Amino acid sequence: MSKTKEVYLSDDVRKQNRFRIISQFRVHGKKSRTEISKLADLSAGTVTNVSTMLLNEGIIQVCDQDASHASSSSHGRPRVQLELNPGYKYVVAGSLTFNSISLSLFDYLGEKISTVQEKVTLEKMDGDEIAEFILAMLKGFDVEVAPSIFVLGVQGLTKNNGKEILWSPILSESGMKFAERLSQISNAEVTVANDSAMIARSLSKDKTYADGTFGAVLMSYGIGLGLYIDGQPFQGAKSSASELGHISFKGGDGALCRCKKHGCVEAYASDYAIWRRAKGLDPHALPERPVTSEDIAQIIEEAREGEGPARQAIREAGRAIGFGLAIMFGLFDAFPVVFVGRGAQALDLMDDEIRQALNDHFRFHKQLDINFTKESDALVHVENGSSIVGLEWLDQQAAFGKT
Amino acid sequence: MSKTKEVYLSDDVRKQNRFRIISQFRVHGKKSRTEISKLADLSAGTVTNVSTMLLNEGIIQVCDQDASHASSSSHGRPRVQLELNPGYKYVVAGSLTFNSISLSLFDYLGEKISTVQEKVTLEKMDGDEIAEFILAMLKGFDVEVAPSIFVLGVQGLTKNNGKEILWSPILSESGMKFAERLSQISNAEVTVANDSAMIARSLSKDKTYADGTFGAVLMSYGIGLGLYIDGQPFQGAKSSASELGHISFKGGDGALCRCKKHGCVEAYASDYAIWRRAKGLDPHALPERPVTSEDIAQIIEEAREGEGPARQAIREAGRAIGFGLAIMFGLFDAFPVVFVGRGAQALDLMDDEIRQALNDHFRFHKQLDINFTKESDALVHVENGSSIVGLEWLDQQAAFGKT
DNA sequence: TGTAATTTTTTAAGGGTTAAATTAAATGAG
DNA sequence: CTCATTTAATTTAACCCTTAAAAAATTACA
Repeated sequence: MSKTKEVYLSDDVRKQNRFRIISQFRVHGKKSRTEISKLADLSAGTVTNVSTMLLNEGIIQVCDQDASHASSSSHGRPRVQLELNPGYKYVVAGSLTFNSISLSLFDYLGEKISTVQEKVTLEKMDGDEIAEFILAMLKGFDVEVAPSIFVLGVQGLTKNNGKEILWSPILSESGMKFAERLSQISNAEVTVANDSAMIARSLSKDKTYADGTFGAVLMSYGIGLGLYIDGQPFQGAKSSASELGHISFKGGDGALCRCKKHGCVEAYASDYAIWRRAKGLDPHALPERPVTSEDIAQIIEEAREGEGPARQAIREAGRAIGFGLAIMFGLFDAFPVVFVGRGAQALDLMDDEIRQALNDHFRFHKQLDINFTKESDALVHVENGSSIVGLEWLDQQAAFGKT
Repeated sequence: MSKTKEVYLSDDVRKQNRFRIISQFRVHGKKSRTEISKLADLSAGTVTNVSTMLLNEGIIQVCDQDASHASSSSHGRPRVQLELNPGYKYVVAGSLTFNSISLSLFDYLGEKISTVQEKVTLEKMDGDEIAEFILAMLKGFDVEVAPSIFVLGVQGLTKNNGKEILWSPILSESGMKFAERLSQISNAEVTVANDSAMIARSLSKDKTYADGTFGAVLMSYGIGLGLYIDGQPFQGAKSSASELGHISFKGGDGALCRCKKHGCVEAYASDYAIWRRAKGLDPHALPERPVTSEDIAQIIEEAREGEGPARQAIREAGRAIGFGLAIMFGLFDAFPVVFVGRGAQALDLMDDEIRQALNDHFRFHKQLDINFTKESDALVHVENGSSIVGLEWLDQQAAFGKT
């Protein structure tokens, strides 16, 4: 279409096959040329040729042949196991929340090498400051490497191309531009992605959901939904995730949301909303101080002790979540849901309200299968998902080259 | 992945280039080899080779060179204009509504050749009967040809693969299986698609929307939404279109919808809903007799005369539509909307309510740009869109062959 | 009739793939 | 210890497709 000359040529075929072969290593780990030949459905000769190139380029390496005899049980020339070269390139996968940045370094094999975390309020920083802060954090890693790509999970709407944040509650207007700046000063690719979408991506590698269709609801400072449909991440039109948190639960006169609208699901189900209600604060204002993990843990504890404002707040959160899911289930079919994050700890207390809200919308039950992931440390999932995205990008670069 | 041997070989390159070339003819119509060479960015030699194959296979043909001198103004060997062979294969594009079937025959150039329409109540027929009825209707065409593909627009949820109807208000459970049967007895491909999605596809070829992002809201016996995002049809997870009509507008105790749920947008905005309310009938029951175009025309006329039940019914429809759009605008960004179908005739009467409902959800205005298409004959758009789908399929078959 | 201008076809070179043949490396029997 | 056997990896030869360049075809015009 554009000026770039698209070549449907042997060159493309080679690139495709490079990608096929790299992908097999990505999925299966250590494999011999012969095995790759079968897995990738390519001739042995092609695998030899491509492998030689990949070895020369440092993309793959020959494994230590320690237990090589064990694997090939029978006669004949033993297979030479090859694998992705862990040091080929590095990914920094991170999570940006309203009051902290966490970064982890992953090697090309997808192993986490090091982690750093800093408390910082992003809303007060502009794009340049955030970019420089992130770059400085790299010094905290155990090893000193230049990552090829940053993949950063943030709350809010991000463009599908991973290059733009359309809206985020944790960033100021000027802060949203940090990606481009970070890319310049780090000389690396920088991608931003919705945090819930990254959680879903992480969970999709889990055996439990591997075949599947499921949603990951992140209940923390905001409410997010990452969707997987038939094993594929579901991409909204523009945004990377479906904005469950900003579906309108109550009309325009409902509780105030961080997004400045009123009545959003988030204004009833996020941790600040739960805290606000449990403490009897004005629903038309945002809490003056940040709500901490401890605050939420305390509310949940109170709620478990019996009826009262804490329990009521969590009930209301359940109704909001249930309403939001009902809307989603109306647009899609019903899907199993994994709850992640601080608020998810109270799932048992919300379960009835969620189901009741669904029933209010669907006179006839839809099949529901709500799973609960105790993993409150959503951060690990965000980073895992982000690392997966980063590795996919590296694989494509390795196969198809720049541009 | 599967058993089928995927060949990343010269064979594929040739197929890709066949498709490139066919696509250029599809878009640009009559063109010489030289022109195609430039348009498709392929060498003259390749175009010659592929053209020779396509000519032999009857996919393209040499044009009458009547005005050939006119086109090539200067010296030299004149260009030989080629074009898609209209008689290569045929598409039957159709629309199935609750009380009629309409079919149109399109040639490979996309020209409509003939149309037939029959009154029939599909809900009372099983799959075999519907399939045989459709096949029999082909005899009504001016010419006798065996179509290679049927593309049929229906209300309801269809699978993205076009092979299954998940739910449709106009068909009985057994009737939903007609596609497979029709495919057998006609020996042709059969695809089912959501009617609103087909309307959007048809409109997407319109200059006004060609660049774009827009939604087509079909207001007739049901309420459908076909979405185009950045020039691409937006596919929901499973269904071909976003089910605007079955978003829950009122809780579980609202008006009865054909889908057996209560409170759906459709239960307030479809023609049977408007009629029901205008006539003061029980909102918890479906009207006993089908609502006709004349009924709706009459209600609209009454509504225009001033306040009263008719006007109120249309107002309520506007609120329901506005609510549904608000939900959609929350998940996507706001998009311009084209209203099509019988109900769309009353758009001016609903305009205020639609905008009011949107404002109730969005305290801060989102940019709205609602267009109104007077084209009440949604049927033509459904068929146009369907023919486009059919031609795309034929092109792919022609380029890549069976399987 | 001959020459120039353009389009289309043919040809030769270059790349990638595969199947088959060859080489490499290890096992184990005699 | 030698050598046949077995399996892995590499090399070879044939094939297909593309492109650039050369050749052929076809028409206009002098």
